[in-house]
Amino acid sequence: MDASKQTHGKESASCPMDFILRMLMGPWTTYILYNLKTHGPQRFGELKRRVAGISAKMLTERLRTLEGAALVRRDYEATIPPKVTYSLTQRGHELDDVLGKLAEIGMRWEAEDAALRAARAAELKAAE
Amino acid sequence: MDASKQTHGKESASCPMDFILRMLMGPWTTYILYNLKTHGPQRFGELKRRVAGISAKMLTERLRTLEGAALVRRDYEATIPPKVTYSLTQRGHELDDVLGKLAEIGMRWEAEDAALRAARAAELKAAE
DNA sequence: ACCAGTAGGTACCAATTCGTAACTCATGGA
DNA sequence: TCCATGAGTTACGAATTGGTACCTACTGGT
Repeated sequence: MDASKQTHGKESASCPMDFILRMLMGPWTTYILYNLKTHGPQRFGELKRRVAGISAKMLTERLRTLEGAALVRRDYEATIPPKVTYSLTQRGHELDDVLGKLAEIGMRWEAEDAALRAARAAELKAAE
Repeated sequence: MDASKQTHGKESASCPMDFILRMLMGPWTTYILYNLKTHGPQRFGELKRRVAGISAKMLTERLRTLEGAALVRRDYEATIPPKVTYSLTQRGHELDDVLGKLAEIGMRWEAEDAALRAARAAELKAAE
């Protein structure tokens, strides 16, 4: 998703959440941000290895988008071979809290659902 | 996006944020949640009128997904014509804080960007 | 001479997505 | 009798997406 078409085709312009969510929502995006947050600044290859399964194409595209949104900084060192290091910007870090909270809620729900499933399974076994 | 394929094709399973983000990220989703939050429980047609531009198909699909994730409750009254009312569940309301924070950050960034653009424009004018 | 690694870019290709338009069922109104 | 309403469903089709494979340039290792 290219940051230039947040308004899904038609009107309904400018829900400010929309911009952020469309940024976070892209595939792999949260993994990338999470990795940059927990493992610090990283080079392209490192990141690619850590976000298992992502293709170079996707990783580049996501990083460019994040850079365009000023969530990630790209430091290019023109050595041979070149080193490109990516890190979170201040803006990127502003999402830490929210992402943390989302992760917390997500984990809580997951646990609740698991407990519910376990309870239902036990109920079934008792009924039989 | 149908809630059954969060793991984008391959491994990289289980970032708990992922589930939530994939839920929120769907097109229109935040508009729907926002409307249900601010205008209270609503019927299908009402919601459709308010989320301007959405098609019936999309609205149904999003609502079904949200219902499946237990974020929205669907109350069907089999009158003629039928009345179907949608409302946020407790889980749906658990997102209020986070969405509020996202909206706040989004608006702040928007304002900052606008200020920056204004500053740059002024600079250009001064330089000429 | 050949291969590997770095940080990508490009072309192609299949699958998915989302919109549009038409259809449903049952009733009440002009 | 024909139309509109409410809450969808279905079929079709064009556009987007994301993966794969292959290309770059440069150098260090064997």
